[in-house]
Amino acid sequence: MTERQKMFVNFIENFIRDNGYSPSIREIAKGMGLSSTASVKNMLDRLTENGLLKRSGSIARGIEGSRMSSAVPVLGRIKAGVPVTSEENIEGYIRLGKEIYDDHFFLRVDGDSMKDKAILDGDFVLLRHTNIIHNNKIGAFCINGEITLKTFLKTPEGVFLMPANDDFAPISLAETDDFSVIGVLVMVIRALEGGYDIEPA
Amino acid sequence: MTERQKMFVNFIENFIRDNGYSPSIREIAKGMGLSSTASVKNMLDRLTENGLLKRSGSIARGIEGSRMSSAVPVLGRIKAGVPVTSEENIEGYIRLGKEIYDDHFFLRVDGDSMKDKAILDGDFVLLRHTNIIHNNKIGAFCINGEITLKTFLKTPEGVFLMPANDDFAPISLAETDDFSVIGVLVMVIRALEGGYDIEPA
DNA sequence: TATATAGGCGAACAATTGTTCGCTCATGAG
DNA sequence: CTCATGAGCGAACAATTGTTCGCCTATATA
Repeated sequence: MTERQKMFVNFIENFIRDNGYSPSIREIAKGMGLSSTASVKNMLDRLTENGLLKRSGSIARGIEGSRMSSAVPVLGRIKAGVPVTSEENIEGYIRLGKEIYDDHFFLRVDGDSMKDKAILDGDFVLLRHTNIIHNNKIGAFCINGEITLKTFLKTPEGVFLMPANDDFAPISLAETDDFSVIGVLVMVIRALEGGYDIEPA
Repeated sequence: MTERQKMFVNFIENFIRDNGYSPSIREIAKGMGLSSTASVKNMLDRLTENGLLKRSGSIARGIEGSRMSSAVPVLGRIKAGVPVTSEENIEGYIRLGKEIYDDHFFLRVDGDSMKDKAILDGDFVLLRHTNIIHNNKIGAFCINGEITLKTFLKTPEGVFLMPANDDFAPISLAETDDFSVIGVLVMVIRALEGGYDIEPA
């Protein structure tokens, strides 16, 4: 798949996401800065042959996209330095209905530190990317370059990141710590049997 | 919304679900057993005016459906006698990506009997409708007309439905009990903050 | 130097799709 | 009875959309 082909697929998927139906050949031409519909058809044919796109014969606006839902990124090991949601950190995608938007992402839970809040090792947590978190809410935090899922607790004694497991100690936030809120917990998803698979990035 | 209008919307949504793009006016006519495209246009205009359907102007196959994802039913109080997934039991729908199919449904967890398996009161559990369940798997069962989510345990001493909470006792299955497997647990979803809402049936 | 491959142009053409315009029929409210 | 409304028919028409054909330009590779 060449760069140009990626751009085509991207354009088409975005169009479908934004409009709810696929673009016509002329709309693709316009969107990609082409002046001939034939160029677009050529491209679509090649993409279809390689299985990168599905079309339903000669039907108007019959491109199916890979799927009619939005792909929410699953972040893996977060690298210190690079913005959290940048491509380097993306491990894969999970597709959900349209109503999940761009500022959401998944994190796969690593470890049992939140097990008393019924969040287990291997669960997917859906987070909304934000800097604001309210007291006592669960969220993902970056502390000194490491990502952790904890309850945010603010007291007169200071700010703590609370685990939900007696085997773990609360993390007390010091002034010198490099700390940031990554997102608040929106949803917990546990796939037991052939549930959501991650699709490669 | 008249019965006829419901049928139209249904047809269109199913078409979109099955094909990934919306039907043309002539396809709707064929599907609804009409011979004039004008009849369909009339209907669409009325549906659009009432906000029951969204169209993007005069664009080919530009019906947006309510959303490009499949609606998985959420079952409420199950009535003894009627088939479990019949309309009478459906409390609402949750929309997920396309890859969830017709034999899946949600049940909203009522009570804490599975809390040690990290399934809490209010969680949504996605189940696959089946009669076969393996030993030690979690599933939904109908016992004497009541629905319950438990671990299925088969031993030489008999069949038990095991809770995951010390406050609850295992249910021992007697020959005289009216028992059936409703489905196996596929996924657990917990919406914390503006997650999936149920949309009315 | 040939040659394959990706990408592109423009114009004519065919097929699909949406729109419009009368006209009909049945039903329930006033 | 009259009138509004939901539902439908057919045919002509306009607009959109997909297809085809020949030809062009790079670039990389054998």
